Amino acid sequence: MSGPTQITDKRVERSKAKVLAETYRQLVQSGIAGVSIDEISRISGISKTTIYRHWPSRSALLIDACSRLGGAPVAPDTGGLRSDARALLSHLAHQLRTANWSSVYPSIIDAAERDAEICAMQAALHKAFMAPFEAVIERAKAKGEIPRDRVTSDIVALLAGPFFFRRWFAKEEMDDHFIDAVIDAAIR
Amino acid sequence: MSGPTQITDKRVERSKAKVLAETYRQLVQSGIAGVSIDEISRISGISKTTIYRHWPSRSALLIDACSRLGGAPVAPDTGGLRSDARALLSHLAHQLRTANWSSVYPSIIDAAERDAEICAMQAALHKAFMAPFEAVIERAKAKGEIPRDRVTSDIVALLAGPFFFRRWFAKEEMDDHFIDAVIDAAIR
DNA sequence: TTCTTATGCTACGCTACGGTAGCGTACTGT
DNA sequence: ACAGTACGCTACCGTAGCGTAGCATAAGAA
Repeated sequence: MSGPTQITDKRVERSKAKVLAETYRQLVQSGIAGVSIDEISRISGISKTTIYRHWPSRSALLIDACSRLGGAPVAPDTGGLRSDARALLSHLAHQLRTANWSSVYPSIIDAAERDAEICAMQAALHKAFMAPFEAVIERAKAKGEIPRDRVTSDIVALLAGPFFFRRWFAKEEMDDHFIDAVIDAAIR
Repeated sequence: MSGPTQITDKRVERSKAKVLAETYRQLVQSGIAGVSIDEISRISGISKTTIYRHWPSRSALLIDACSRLGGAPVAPDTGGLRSDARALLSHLAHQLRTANWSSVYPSIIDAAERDAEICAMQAALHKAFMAPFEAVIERAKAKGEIPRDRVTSDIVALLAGPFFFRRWFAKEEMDDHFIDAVIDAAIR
């Protein structure tokens, strides 16, 4: 639409970057509730007044920072549905174990329960996150590896659901055996 | 161990009950982070000093209140694994849509990420919650409806995971068609 | 160089919260 | 009836947080 919204002034870029970096740090360490403007200012070295010059409120900063959590999604193409799924789930399990966002996400989910803006942000985040899953499944449908009448979002839930469940609710391991069990169940 | 810890004084019982009731209300409405001792006192009519006479800290009150969230679990026994599973999942879907705890749970999950005591409480809550699932699966194994070498906790994750996923992450419907799809996948 | 603009600084105001102390009163169990 | 005790009330303390105002200064753009 509007392109890169030309920011010419280096000072603005530097300030924003520093603030976002420190916001991200606090987000990962303490969740949404633990993010404090005063502390961002203190640690990043950017004055609080400057922060409020770039974001109208704490909420706006939080939403901006959270929106940048998702990395560029990649849909594997290994030649077959099962191996694609294994790649997806193996990557998901690894992310859930190690990635920074996996400790932030529950606080986003919680906040989304009561805040419309955060809810919208979470929806966008989730969509981007699940895109590779949908891509792989659609491709398999096109190739006839899955019957067309199976609902894509059902399969996504069958594949990803058990992992989210284990990471945050059951708190159990997600090893190769589990990955195979999930694939066997979801793709029969 | 110690039995019902005999509380004779009606005043204590009344105060505690009122405080817990209001704590529960705030918990459901605003999550863990939204619970305030001042407001509990204000609305319940129980003095703040009295609250601190019964609970040493805000955390203790929160953990006490959260521990009471789970209702008495019931494992269905309809005669067959598939219909048992359908009963479990149908009940789960309904709970996730309507029960009060379903709006609180994300905040517990979030807090558990950073607080050891809340983490332990969540573990107990989760265990009680999943007990009926395990019971049904174990019974099916005993009856030979499922091969014994299938891991029980894997099946629990396959059954319940997709529902948790839909309720809080994907935010999609959980209708009868979905229930059947999950059962078909988890119990083959 | 000169003009513009972003920034830093200090000092606020306001609200909310957790937790405590002291004292008088009302209730409950015996 | 009486003694013990749970209770309410008021007034605190200290901390933390969001958000703003005014003014001087430094850095970038032309």
